[in-house]
Amino acid sequence: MAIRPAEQLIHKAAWLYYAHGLRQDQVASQLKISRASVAMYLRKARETGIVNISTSTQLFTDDVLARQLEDAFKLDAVWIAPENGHVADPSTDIAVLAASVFLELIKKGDRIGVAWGRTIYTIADIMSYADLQDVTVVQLCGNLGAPYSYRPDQCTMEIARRLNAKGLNFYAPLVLTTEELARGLRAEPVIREQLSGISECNLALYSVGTVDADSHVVKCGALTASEMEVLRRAGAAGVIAGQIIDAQGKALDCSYNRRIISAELSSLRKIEKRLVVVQEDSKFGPLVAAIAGGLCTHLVVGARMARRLLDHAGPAAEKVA
Amino acid sequence: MAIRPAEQLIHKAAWLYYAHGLRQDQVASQLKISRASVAMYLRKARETGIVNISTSTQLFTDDVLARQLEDAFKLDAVWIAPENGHVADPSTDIAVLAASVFLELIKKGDRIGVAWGRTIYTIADIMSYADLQDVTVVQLCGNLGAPYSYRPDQCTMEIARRLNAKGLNFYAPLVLTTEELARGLRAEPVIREQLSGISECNLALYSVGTVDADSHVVKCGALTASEMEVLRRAGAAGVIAGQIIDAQGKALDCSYNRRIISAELSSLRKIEKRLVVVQEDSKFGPLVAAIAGGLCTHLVVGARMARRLLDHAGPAAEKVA
DNA sequence: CGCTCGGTTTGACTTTTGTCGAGAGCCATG
DNA sequence: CATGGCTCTCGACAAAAGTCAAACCGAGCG
Repeated sequence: MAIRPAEQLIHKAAWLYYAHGLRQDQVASQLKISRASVAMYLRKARETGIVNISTSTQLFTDDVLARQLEDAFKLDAVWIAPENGHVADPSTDIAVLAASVFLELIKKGDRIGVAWGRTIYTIADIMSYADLQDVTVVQLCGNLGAPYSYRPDQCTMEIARRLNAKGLNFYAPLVLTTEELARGLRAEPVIREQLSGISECNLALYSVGTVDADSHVVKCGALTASEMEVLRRAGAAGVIAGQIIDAQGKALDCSYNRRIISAELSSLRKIEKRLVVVQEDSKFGPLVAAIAGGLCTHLVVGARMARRLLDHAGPAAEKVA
Repeated sequence: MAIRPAEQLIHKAAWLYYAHGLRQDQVASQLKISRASVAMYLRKARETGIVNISTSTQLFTDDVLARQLEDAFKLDAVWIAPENGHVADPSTDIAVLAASVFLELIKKGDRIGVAWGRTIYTIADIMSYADLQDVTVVQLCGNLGAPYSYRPDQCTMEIARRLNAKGLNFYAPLVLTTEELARGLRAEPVIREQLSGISECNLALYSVGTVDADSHVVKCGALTASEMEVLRRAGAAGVIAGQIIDAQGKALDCSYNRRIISAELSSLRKIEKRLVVVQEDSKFGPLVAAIAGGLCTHLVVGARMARRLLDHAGPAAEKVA
């Protein structure tokens, strides 16, 4: 694409149209180009984040349910996507909301940690573009040759691209065959640096994974279904950034966890804002575990899940609200 | 206006339209209302700041001139509005830019100090609405029964209204007849509190005033033209928040300055971001004084003024850039 | 030198959006 | 209980924005 003149024009067109409130034909005559070109420039401006259109997510926190959840689980903020069933795809709703919330939480100069999963990739995919300065997106865990499109590095890169931010990938596999190898790799300067940099993030985005045969880690071949079954018996309750956690949200003491290259849970907890997004109802257990482990400060869920969480918190908590 | 149901609907319509990218007719059928209503809701959503459309002001800082000014005067950021003369009203251009810059500088939870003047009021007037939470707008100086519409309290209130923020007005006149009275009033708890609260702002917005017969303080009757003339001979170089400053940007030692209720210059300097906006070419002298006094960290000016400032900084400064 | 190729620009057309006046519903009031 | 304002809503029309195929333009290449 033409480098400079086009950029200039896009900026000017966007400026006249959105800031000054001129009509497209007025912009066209001012810039001495056709209106059709103006329309095209404006689309580009929106696509590249030169103009930002954001809608307040206030509505979704105003919900009584959201407040109750914040109280019951001591969370900083909760957003609840309504599931009236009137929207074509209810899970998209959650992702759209999550994308807005995510964008709203980002500030200039932020360092953002991103995990992976279908949910995260969906968010990345529908997220609008922005032109943040000085933002860095770091990958929270090693890579996995997933059979799907949502590999960890892709999640990171796509989000970085949308934000016009710098993307820092992890050039290591998520899981290795031996504990020794994992230890050795973690000690590598490049890897060590990235791992220690994670706690310097001020915003993290992740979902949780289930610990059954349908789990992503199983589907991607990091574990076999039977290995997972064993872990589940041993107390596995969920997956966060490729790591198995127990019902208390602590890393499960198992060989698998020692063989992975991923953010330490303690590093994650040091991140100021930990945004957890959950779409599927089946992730109830894992989510509860993550919350118990203090891995979540900001939460985006559907209404059904929200009610279930509140029920789980017990009648005592409900009385408070 | 209807209180709750309408708000809800506006929010939902805005959400479906802007976040989900549905068309108006789709939104209409989803919400079971006519498309015309949807269009109306969307307008309201934009007007009330439920949706935010902002365009990056990057373009205006990218300017070489802007960089040179930043270097020459050690400013944090400079925005320069082009004055190609192709726009109907060039001074509006500066105000539109200033409004965008101002909005861009505001963060949630901020405390914002606002002075007064035609420039400030113009900005307030064209500024788009926003739905910031937890923002407080405080008036930087006492009131003045101006013959114009832009009284200090109006500037503050209008900006607060646009931001959906809390407005803190100064219930005191800007200038009193005797120094004793001014001293007494400043000692009043209400006033004292407000004055001391000013240094807690993290963003200030003001312009500078001239010190001739056309000065606002003269027009508003705070000083007579001849008194002003005397002050000018005594070294008055400009007006900031109703206060007379000399060429070094220090408060001029004069009776007038002792008779006013306004932010101390030292308090202003404590504010992290001091956004100064200058429209008129005649304000060159006052602006130079304000910059000299460290009263400006962020600057929005027209191209002509920018060049003049750079010339003033001297060839030495130009070589640096 | 003429060709193709990638891209931008344009005019003409279609779709989407904005607006306005008319009508419907709703309260408070006489 | 009718009346008069009031706001909210809708349908129809006008205006604006989006889209697309064709034209254009310049660069690189045979």
